[in-house]
Amino acid sequence: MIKTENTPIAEQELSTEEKILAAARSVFTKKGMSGARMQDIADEAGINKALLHYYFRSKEKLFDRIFEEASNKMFSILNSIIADEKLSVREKIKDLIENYINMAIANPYIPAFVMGEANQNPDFIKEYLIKKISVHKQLIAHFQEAISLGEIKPTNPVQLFMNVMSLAVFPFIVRPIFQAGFGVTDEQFNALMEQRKKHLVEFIMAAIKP
Amino acid sequence: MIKTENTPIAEQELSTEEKILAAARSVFTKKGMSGARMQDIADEAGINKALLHYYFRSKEKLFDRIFEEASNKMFSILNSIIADEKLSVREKIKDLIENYINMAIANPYIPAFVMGEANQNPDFIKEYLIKKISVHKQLIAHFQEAISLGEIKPTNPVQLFMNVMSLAVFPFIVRPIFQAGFGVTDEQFNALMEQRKKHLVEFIMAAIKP
DNA sequence: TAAAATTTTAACTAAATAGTTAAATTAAAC
DNA sequence: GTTTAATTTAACTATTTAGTTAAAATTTTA
Repeated sequence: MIKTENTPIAEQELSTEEKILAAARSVFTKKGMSGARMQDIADEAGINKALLHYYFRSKEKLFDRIFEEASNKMFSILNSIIADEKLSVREKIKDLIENYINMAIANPYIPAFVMGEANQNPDFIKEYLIKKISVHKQLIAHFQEAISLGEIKPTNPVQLFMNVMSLAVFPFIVRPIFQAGFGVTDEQFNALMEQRKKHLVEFIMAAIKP
Repeated sequence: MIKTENTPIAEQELSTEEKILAAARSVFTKKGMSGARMQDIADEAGINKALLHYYFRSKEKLFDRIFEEASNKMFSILNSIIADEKLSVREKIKDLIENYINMAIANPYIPAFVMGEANQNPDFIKEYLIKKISVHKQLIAHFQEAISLGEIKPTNPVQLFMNVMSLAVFPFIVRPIFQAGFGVTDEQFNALMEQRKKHLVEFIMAAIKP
């Protein structure tokens, strides 16, 4: 019998450390730092609070580990894409869209988690995120270059970058409101996001055509 | 001397109840329900905790008041636009963009606040938000109609609706990351958002042209 | 000015939660 | 089978935070 993602963390064949990390991932990404409870993490991992503190000294240490991991998933997506000199601007946009949507389908809570913590604790994020975002500047520079060459319509490249990110990421932030408001199931939402990859590429290509 | 928005709440000529509400607005929208402290609200209002509880019995009651107000600002924007039978689809999109961006410039913390609470407490939002969103279905229906009439390119109208919302709202959610990562001041950010109103209308119109 | 309403003071209580401890139990390794 | 490591138990402590109380001080109103 294959272990699915719905198998409770406590019952999975994982080391205790892995069970704790999986539980912490689940609780922190759903509830945030201030909303998460160490007892809830222990319960979800199927262990007790004493052992939880034996493995990870404090809530803060455990949170840091999870946030670091989540922000990497959020911001390291572009590293390989942007570095690739062979890709055209249009190919980069396509790859960005597909990679972000795939990541968010696989990790549904990460976008809202990272954005939420960044908003509730703006000073804290500076240490974590500033370095990881420098790569994105290269993408904006590439946009500028393509505009100068007449490959895409004259536009503020920062606005274009914001557009691509918005279109890919926002649905996963508004997701609970959207699903509740329109009565959409998880399966329907994921199907919409699968369809969205192609839809967005067409939408953006039409918008930037010179 | 004119009172600016930078005048501390505690020093403004407001009734005590108004001072409390202004302080609660400030603290809750920045820190969220679980991150907010009643003591911080009292401090920001320039009063003490006893008086705070004298006016609003509990944190929950005060939060409900602020969240209700914030979600109204977030979701009642479209009511007048969508009801207006005289507006074309393109005019509605333009109005939606302008109204959302204006609201978010005037209330910078509201989008991330409402989205954050919805994500951290999905059950809670159902009571609040489901009714307010029904209007949005009419807009999607209008999109569908315009597609059938060939006025705009064949598209999934739900995707188009998601696109318009994403483009207008997401920048205000990613704002702290964007400003920290790219070294953008508040003034520069607001200028970019002012420019964005026109930019987005052009971007979307190009994307949906049949 | 006297009475009434508002606000402060400061010391409380109650509850929730992070984190600790030491002994007992169980599982793994040798 | 004995030793060692991992885990549980359960009762702790310390801290934070929501919420209360009663009396005193202040401000407003009549």
